[in-house]
Amino acid sequence: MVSLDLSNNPSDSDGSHETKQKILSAAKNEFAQYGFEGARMQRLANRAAIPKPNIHYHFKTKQQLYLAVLEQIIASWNQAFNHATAESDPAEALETFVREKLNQARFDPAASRLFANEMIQGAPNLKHYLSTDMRPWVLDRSHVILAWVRAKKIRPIDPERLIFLVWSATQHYADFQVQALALLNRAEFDDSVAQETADFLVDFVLRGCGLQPKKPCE
Amino acid sequence: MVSLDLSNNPSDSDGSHETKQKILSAAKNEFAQYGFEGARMQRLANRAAIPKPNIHYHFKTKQQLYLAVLEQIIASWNQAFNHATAESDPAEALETFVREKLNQARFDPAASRLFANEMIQGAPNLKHYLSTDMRPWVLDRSHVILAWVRAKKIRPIDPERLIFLVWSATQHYADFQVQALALLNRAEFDDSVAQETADFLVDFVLRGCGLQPKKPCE
DNA sequence: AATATTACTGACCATATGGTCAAAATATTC
DNA sequence: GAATATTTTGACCATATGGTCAGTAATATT
Repeated sequence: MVSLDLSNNPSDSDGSHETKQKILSAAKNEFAQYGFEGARMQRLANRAAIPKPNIHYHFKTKQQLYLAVLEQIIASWNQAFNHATAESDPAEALETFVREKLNQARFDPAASRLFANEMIQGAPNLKHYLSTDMRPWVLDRSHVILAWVRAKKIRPIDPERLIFLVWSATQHYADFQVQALALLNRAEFDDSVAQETADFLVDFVLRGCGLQPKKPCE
Repeated sequence: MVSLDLSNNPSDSDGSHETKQKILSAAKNEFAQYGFEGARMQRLANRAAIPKPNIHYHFKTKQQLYLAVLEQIIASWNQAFNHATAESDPAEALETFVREKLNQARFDPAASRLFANEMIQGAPNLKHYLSTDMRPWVLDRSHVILAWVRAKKIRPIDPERLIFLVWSATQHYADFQVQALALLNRAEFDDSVAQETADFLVDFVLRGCGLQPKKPCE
């Protein structure tokens, strides 16, 4: 999902590549808001500000476009927690994880919503990915957390449930953004909302893991 | 917006009422899975095992049916936390809240998913409800939590964020059920999964609030 | 039993939908 | 700059969609 232009390919430096990116971006938003079945190719074309047939030139079918978007999203998925090891400081690693996930929710809510839609539908396109890619990732990350437990760095805790909790609590602010803003009586997910939310979640998660919250030093 | 059967109307005791319920139930599932735009009246009719025009006899339009389902869902929403007062034991009240929300997620996942879909779309039909009904509820419940804080029954905590966290962490097991089950390598959301999840969440939430977890007494 | 009311349904309609295609525009190569 | 390959688009198509309606079946009322 990194938007760095990974195409040093000369043939991709022309307008075609730009168009493709416009389509993918519009598609992400359209699918995120309406789900696969609810998405409309015409509305998607309007979002991208191009004629509908142009979409079908770059992506044969709605399904194929959807899969392309999914792929793009999943690539950048839980990188923030990838570097934590048994030797890491749990508090630090967990804080980074929480803050990074919340940043994703804030700055790319469409990605989170699209993924949520796919899950709500029963993951018709990601069943395989869940067991083939995501489960190993979770198992691996769980081992790190369990290592922390064995080293008595954190209290005994179910590592998978901990990961789910961080996911849900952070993604909530993307998927349920209207609700959260309405109930907090805020107009937008701005810096102050983000910071308050992040601080709350970090604090809450660390406490939940039996870690002392950071105390202000001065 | 209350879903208690407001029809002591005798004419509703016949087969018509049954049909209406079949439609509402099928609609809840259809809308939950596909969202409003993705839902198909024909597929919905198949779910209810009745001819499509029969739906339109009871509900004039798709929109109207959708609203009827929404209404039914919202009525039974956060009752579990309604009875907590400033005098309640926070640990007890929070535990009840978490367990009840998780039960809803488990036994009526469609309701949770439908609501999630509506929020993801930007709450086009519930904007008003959010500010008119839900916000007052949250404010009221927040006052209770803040009273606990003032009475030093729990640590100082942002009450709204706490409520959001309970919502997201519990609803996750409805909305992302396929994901959770796949990653936990479980076939279904059975008693054991439910109990482990509930125990984890209760423990985590209580710790997050600075409360001592229950220790086994024997 | 006759009538009125309610509940249901097969056949149908206007429109929207995903997708196609041939032609036009644009870029690339020789 | 002619020839070729790539990209774009207006017009179009088969089908699916939400919804209607006239008529039938079932139920309640008289």
